[in-house]
Amino acid sequence: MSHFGRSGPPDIRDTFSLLVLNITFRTTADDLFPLFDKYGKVVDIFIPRDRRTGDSRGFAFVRYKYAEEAQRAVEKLDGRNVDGRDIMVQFAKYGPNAEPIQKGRVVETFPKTKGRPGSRSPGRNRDDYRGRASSRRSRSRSRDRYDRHDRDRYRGRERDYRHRSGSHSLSPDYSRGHGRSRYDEDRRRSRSRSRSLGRRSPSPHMSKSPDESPGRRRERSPASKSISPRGRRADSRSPPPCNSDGVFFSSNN
DNA sequence: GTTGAGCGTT
Repeated sequence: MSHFGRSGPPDIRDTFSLLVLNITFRTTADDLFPLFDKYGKVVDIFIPRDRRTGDSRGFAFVRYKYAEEAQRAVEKLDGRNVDGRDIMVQFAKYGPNAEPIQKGRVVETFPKTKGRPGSRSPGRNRDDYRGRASSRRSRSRSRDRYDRHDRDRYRGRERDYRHRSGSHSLSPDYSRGHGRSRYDEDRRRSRSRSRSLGRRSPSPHMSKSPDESPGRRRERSPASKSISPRGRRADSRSPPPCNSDGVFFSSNN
């Protein structure tokens, strides 16, 4: 029972979802399971993680089989100190399908036969309750700075974020002890991106050489235009040869 | 090795 959420929704039809807030970013489903399982039958535990970084968002969803057990867990585990932080357990107000649910009761996703008359008007809710919060995913302004930044860099480019870990399965020891792997792969793939193709200037405006930097550009002010292009280079710091970096002679590997 | 209001995936 350690693979919660890894295979998607198992069998939620009459389960009751509990929202666990204020958990540490290192707390995993395996850590919450023994806690919640003591108060009832836990069907599934899911911790939303960041798509890119893969780190926990700080909250989890615990699905119970019976509402009475879920209610009990809320009363027992709510405010309980987990991993150094007081968690907040409460019934989920919204289902996995972004639908309003009552008392954490998950309205199972209807069969492919969407033709369920009287079920609900398509294009209705969904955005209705989302409207209460413009910034839906904006959980941390501290992270927003790099979220937006990162998103601009990988806009429409990243999609196999999960494949990187798909090769090797996660070890049981993936508790908070080794929860640091997210940082490694994060900066690892970020660094390889820079050194992957050496220099890549897809945009014309990016083709400006380092000499165009503000500090260096001052020397090239109109008053110094009398200096010949070559003299300028000789006068300034001589740029390293391109071939020295192996850019042009980049024989694969 | 970071952050801290909130509602979710194969």
